[in-house]
Amino acid sequence: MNVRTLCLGILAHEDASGYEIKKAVEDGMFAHFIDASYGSIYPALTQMLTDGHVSVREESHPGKPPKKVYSITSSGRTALRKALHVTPRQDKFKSEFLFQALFKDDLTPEHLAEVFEGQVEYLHRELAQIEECRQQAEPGSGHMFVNGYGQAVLRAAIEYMEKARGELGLQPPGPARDAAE
Amino acid sequence: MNVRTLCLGILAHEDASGYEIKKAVEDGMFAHFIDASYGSIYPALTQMLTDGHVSVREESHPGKPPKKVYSITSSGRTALRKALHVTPRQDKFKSEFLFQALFKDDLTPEHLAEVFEGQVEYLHRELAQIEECRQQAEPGSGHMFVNGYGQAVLRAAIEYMEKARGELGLQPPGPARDAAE
DNA sequence: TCGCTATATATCAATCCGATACAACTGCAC
DNA sequence: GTGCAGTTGTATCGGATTGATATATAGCGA
Repeated sequence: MNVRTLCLGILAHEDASGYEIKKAVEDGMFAHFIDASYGSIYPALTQMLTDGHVSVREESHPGKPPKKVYSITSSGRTALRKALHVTPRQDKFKSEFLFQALFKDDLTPEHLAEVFEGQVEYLHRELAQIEECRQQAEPGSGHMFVNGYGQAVLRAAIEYMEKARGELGLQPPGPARDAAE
Repeated sequence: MNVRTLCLGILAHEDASGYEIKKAVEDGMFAHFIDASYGSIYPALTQMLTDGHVSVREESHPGKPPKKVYSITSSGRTALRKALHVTPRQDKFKSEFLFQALFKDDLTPEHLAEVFEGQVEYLHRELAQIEECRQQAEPGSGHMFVNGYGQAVLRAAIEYMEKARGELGLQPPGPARDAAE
């Protein structure tokens, strides 16, 4: 699945600019399981404009830079439906934290503690974000299902991390983090 | 973190050929949280040979193609240690299944059922593989911690899928899959 | 003997990331 | 009243990476 299909999927939900698409995969309703950079979003939109899968209009809101708002066309909806009816690829999960954790005995204790607590904080941030997104998902929708999936996985990860902290010889961080003294 | 660092990490564990490195990230002890293709592994090894981070020897086992077995050098270990002492990037999770699930109401019921059961099978396969890997991990090692993390997350995903099946209007598949008749 | 799988190295176009540049505006501290 | 950090927004580019493919040897079943 390429970035063009991803953009079509977001535009099928609502009109958006390139910037808003980026935000949707970063923070919004489409976050946590897909990703795309500006370097792929903008060319994808340009190409799909040529292909007739999307249309543009320029909007100027006072006090903000003008933006190009893209809409999906009926041709785009057809292309999306077609792209959705294939066998999905395997999930792909990449974690530099887990890679570093493999070598925990080679890391300085300070670095290990830092990345460990950083991961815990990151997981909590993600979970908070996903819980927030849940409120704007309609009951019984695909968004609701995907949101629940993300929550289940993140909660399990947090639970495991909390349980593993002691086994790794780490202290739960105090509010003023003075364990080193 | 680039593919060079990834290769160094695997070679720090044991000597390997390019093919074996690929297998390690696909099926072996390094699977489930990192990935790399031949198209990045072979160039990485060649470059690190130039840089002096690895050395090669050619091994010919009868009945098999000859292979180039790479070993990490002390220079390579230094480079690895340095690369490990940085703030890890955020985890990255990509799931085409979840993307398709967003549009579940636009999918044919057959396709939805197929991708759903495909995902359940995939998760079970992954879990079985990870449980198998656990046996060759030493107690208290980084591998053990990472293995447990993977298990926790996969079990949560499976549990969620089983629970959600009914809510999506899907039947649990029989052993001979004759629901369509 | 044909096809399939496994082992093994290698390349390459297409794709995508990450960083950066640019621009216009807001708000805030000083 | 001005510096400046932050937000919204479009866009590009070098370099890293993927996914597919080519090549070769060998075992194994039909």
